[in-house]
Amino acid sequence: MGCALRLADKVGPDRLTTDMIAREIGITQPAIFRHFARKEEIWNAVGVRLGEKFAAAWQAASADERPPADAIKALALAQIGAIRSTPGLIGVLFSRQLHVDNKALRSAINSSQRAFHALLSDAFRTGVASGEFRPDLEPSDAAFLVISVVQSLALRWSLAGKSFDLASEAARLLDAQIVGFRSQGR
Amino acid sequence: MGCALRLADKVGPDRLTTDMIAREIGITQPAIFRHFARKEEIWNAVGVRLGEKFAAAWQAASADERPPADAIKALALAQIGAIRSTPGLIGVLFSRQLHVDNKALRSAINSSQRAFHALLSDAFRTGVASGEFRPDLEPSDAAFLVISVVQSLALRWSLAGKSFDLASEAARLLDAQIVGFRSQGR
DNA sequence: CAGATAAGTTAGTGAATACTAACTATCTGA
DNA sequence: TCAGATAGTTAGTATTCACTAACTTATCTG
Repeated sequence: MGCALRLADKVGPDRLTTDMIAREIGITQPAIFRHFARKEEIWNAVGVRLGEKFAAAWQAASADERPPADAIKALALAQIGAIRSTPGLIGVLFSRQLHVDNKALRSAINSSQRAFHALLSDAFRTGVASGEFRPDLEPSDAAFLVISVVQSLALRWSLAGKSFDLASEAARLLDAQIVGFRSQGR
Repeated sequence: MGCALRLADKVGPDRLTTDMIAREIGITQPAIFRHFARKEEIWNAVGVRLGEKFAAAWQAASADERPPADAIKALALAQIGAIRSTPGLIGVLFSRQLHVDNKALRSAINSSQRAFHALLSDAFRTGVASGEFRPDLEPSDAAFLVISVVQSLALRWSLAGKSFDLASEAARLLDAQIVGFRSQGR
């Protein structure tokens, strides 16, 4: 439900009421419950949608073959792009809905995150094997470092009222990050 | 109010009610409002407390002179230590309270974060000047990368139910991060 | 010791908000 | 044509929660 996410972006996921959603789509509030038995299920649906959207973004980013460093940057930038084009996502990522209330939503986001980590890890593994990256680099740790950049930048962007250009900032930070992974002398 | 933070850790900052706080400290709920005119002001007080606590941790970590890389790691680990010993903090950091509702809390946390970033940036600047770090390293960007590691790891730790050892995981990731900053051949 | 102040009590209010009940209109397929 | 499903309506409820009113009690102060 793009609508729920759009509203969540404004008021925060935990303050999103069924009344707001109903008003937005032009029906009365109880009509919501003709489509979702509980409010929780709206969030479940959102979780599924998000998982699909992000998976599609990664797939598009890893379509063609590239050297690992480029593939990693492309993946991270794809994630950034998906974040930017999904207002409300960041709020959901840090919401109580996700962290405490809604187990289904949590597991949806969790598995999505793990898939992303796995993709990055794989790229790092091949990069280490090919000698492009430092031999002592732990692929899993390196993947976490890249995810860290994406996550923290997205958070900072959100807190800053989305006032700076997320994509260019991400590109610069990722370059600074990835260059440190390369084997010396390359 | 350590009490508010402790409870916020359990139920989430946005669901923390004045009734819970009152029950916890053994008074009736309206008695809360003898001490704070509005609930919001409880969070303001928490913000001030947090700022002091973190500032103290950084000061302790930067007490003695060290090579920049060590100073940076010490600062980051001090931050990690402060996070670990402040249950509920992570919830607050990602709460709607902070992000939308409470301007005073937001500015308190914000200025604390900026102070941390400034400390790290300074260390990176001297490290670049001394040749310990790559000459092309942007001190501000590098500081953000370190903050990213701390932030994301803390979040992951919180989502994982605080089930792994935060300090040792942080040390390993920070090492992997910082080694990438060093000048080649060092 | 009087009076003020601080800190508590009980009782209650108004606003939100998820969700239900009961009813209605429209579409679809046998 | 008509039975049933689908999707809406209005009206209302139970609960939660920040906050207030009015009163009491203990502590401090001049």
